[in-house]
Amino acid sequence: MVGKRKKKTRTRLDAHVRRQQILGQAADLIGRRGYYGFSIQDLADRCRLTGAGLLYYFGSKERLLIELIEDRDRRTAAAVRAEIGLLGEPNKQFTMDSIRQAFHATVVHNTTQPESVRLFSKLHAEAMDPSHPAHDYFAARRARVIESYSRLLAPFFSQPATTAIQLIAMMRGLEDLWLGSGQTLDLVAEWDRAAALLLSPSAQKNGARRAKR
Amino acid sequence: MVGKRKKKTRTRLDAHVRRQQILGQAADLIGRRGYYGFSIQDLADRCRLTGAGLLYYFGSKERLLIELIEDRDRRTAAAVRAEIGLLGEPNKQFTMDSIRQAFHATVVHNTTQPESVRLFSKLHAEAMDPSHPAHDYFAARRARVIESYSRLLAPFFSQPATTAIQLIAMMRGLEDLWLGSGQTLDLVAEWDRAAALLLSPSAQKNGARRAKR
Amino acid sequence: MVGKRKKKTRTRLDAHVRRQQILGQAADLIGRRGYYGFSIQDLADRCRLTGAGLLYYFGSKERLLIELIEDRDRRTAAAVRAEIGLLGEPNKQFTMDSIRQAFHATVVHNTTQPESVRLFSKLHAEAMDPSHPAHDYFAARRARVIESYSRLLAPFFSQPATTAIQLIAMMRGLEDLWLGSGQTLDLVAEWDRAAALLLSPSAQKNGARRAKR
Amino acid sequence: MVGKRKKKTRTRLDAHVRRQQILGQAADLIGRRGYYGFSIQDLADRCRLTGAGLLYYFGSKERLLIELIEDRDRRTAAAVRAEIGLLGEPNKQFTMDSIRQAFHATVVHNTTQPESVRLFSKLHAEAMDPSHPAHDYFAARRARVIESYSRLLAPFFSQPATTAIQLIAMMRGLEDLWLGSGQTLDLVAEWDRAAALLLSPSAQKNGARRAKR
DNA sequence: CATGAATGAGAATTCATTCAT
DNA sequence: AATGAATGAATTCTCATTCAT
Repeated sequence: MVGKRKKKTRTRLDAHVRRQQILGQAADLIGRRGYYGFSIQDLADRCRLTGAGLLYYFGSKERLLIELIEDRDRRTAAAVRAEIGLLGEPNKQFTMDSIRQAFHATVVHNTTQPESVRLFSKLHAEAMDPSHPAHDYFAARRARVIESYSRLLAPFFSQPATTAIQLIAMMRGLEDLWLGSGQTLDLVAEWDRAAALLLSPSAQKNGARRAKR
Repeated sequence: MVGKRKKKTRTRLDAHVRRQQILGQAADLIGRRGYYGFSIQDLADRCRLTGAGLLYYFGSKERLLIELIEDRDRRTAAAVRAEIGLLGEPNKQFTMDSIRQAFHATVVHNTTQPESVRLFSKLHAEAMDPSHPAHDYFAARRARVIESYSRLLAPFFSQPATTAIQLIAMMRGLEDLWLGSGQTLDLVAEWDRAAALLLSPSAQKNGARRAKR
Repeated sequence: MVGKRKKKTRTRLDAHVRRQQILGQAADLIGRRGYYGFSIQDLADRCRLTGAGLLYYFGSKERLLIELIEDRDRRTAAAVRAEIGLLGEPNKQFTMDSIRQAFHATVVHNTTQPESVRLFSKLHAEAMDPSHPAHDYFAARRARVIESYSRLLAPFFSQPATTAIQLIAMMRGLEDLWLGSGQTLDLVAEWDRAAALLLSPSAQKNGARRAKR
Repeated sequence: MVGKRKKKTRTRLDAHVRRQQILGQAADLIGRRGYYGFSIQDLADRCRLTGAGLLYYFGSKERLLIELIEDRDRRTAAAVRAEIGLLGEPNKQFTMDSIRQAFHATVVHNTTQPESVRLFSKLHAEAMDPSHPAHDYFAARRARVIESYSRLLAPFFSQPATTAIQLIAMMRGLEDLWLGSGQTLDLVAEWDRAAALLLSPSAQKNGARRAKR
């Protein structure tokens, strides 16, 4: 028994720390390989524990995925709320400017989290299939976002749903190109230019022609 | 497996027909489950032959994927070229109108091929990872498309690359929403509205305001 | 790579032969260790193939069990029918003597198949639990046997169900003792003595006292 | 496992009470699923403690089994001795009547303890295999019971071992049918009828003909 | 052209058990 | 007295692939 000097050191971590470590690595790994493409082993290795040890925390691969998504969702929501304190809040009155700013802030924030963007992009594509464990989640999410964007834009656009769809499509599309470019593409700049067109006066309600913006 | 005797009929198909049958089913299956998510077995079952029989044609799962992509590419290129006989051809002079028409035609065509759209969408996402067998292909394709769109738009836009990126992002994004909606969304209509904004005079070269469109 | 000279010889057997080999070994192994106590590996090793190779034939552990039971049932039924050509056949008229002979023959036959007896004894006990895959099978079997014995004995006994139950209980009980003794116990002799009492005139219908038999 | 927080309440029981609780649940669980079929986890869940907590008391799965059997044995012996104060005691003189009563009492007692009957029936079957941890115990027990019954019956029967075997076989067989019927079968009645035959004058020593019973 | 038998590698998951706390 | 974190070995089963027929 020579040559392979494995670590006998049975590292024992605080439960919360471990969970966060695992979820962090999972986000990265699943973001790269997808749910079908990664294995419990791969993930466990990254966390320096055994597959069984990992399963001790999450019970099953599927539950891990669900907990990961919930965790990310919570984080993202918190981050966005913190940064702009608005987008999606039911009561507040928005102006076109605050809307622009809100989207801008979202994109800026995403820029700092390529791994999260990758995760959602990958899962979103995988989860198109009804047999995927996150299918329902993403379907609901999609509907929810379209609806909330539409409501947000309703005061300013004659076809708010269409504008909502355009913004969502553009954001998703640009993020994918950004990821594909190895984050080389200037996502924020591209977004701002695109948003300027999609939210331009010519797209807004008939009255938009007289009173600019 | 033994035990379930169903078809004794060892159907013997013409080689070319078989290949096309397999590639057709593969496009659908991989479009749904992705490369990592589908199995040779699944595919073989759909084609009513054994896994070994299937591998006789393609040698390996990876080679199957590559041949599938090449096949689809050839088809798509042919289809687009047939329909409009232009987009991407190096010499021809385009007008803004013919550009609009070309994109419109592309989208219309895609509308008739949801399964092809699904396939590329899924593979594109999966292939973001460098270890995916189609990674290089998709990276190159992305670059090629951006470049060719840029060249196409160069005469009319001051930032042709940006407009190219916007069009690509929007098309991909809308297609995903369309797929996610169960093809309920009116893809062509949404595209036309979006394209109108992205290709609007205000986006075009400075002179665009005086000279029409 | 010294020391372990495994067999590379990939033995290829005729499907039917293999199935019978596997079922034979399975009967023995499950008869010893029970369904929960044996592993696909164990069984595969005995048959000199891999676990995957074995599963190729039966698909799952549970299906293997079911096929095993069905196979054994078919065999036993055939054997019994061949040897006595009666017990259970609906039409035939039985005399007390032919009944005695039939049971005697059954026991004699079982004597030659300790491994089958062991199998059914073990499975019968395991399958008492509703969650066992053979639960329903054994419940039905028990009911069926009691019923058919009762019908058989009805002409001669005032409480045919009770006599049926006694015979079944005695046979099962003696078989267990026989197995427990390492087949040392003279099962046939013990059965004959026991049957003489259980089927004695004093147990038979009131008229039994005058007309002996 | 982490993730499902239910009971924070770390119940701390008196050691003896805990042991008895565990043994009680173990009897039931093993009676249903067998030694191979149950898991420490299952059992621990029933007792509302962790697997580790359970092993603190019994050290290993095997030791748990052994302690369970010993415990049951002690209890059963005590119960039987209490109820009839005899069967198995070396000195006392029995009459045919007291023997009949003793067996009757045993069966009646068992009727009140289906879970105990189930346990022994299941373990007895499982333990036929020499590799089972309770193999030796059950082999010895079987021998012991046969021997003690034989001694008991010797004064009255010309083949006491055969009668002992018949009684044992019948009791085991009827108990199994009783368990299999969901305790629907009237075990006591069936036993009394069967015993009447097995212990009838015609089975007894030659002298039995003149002096009945 | 295609199958049937078989494999080796790896998948997720379960299990008994250990050990520091 | 009991837990929580972790493990190593085993389990069933799936998968891509091979190869003789």
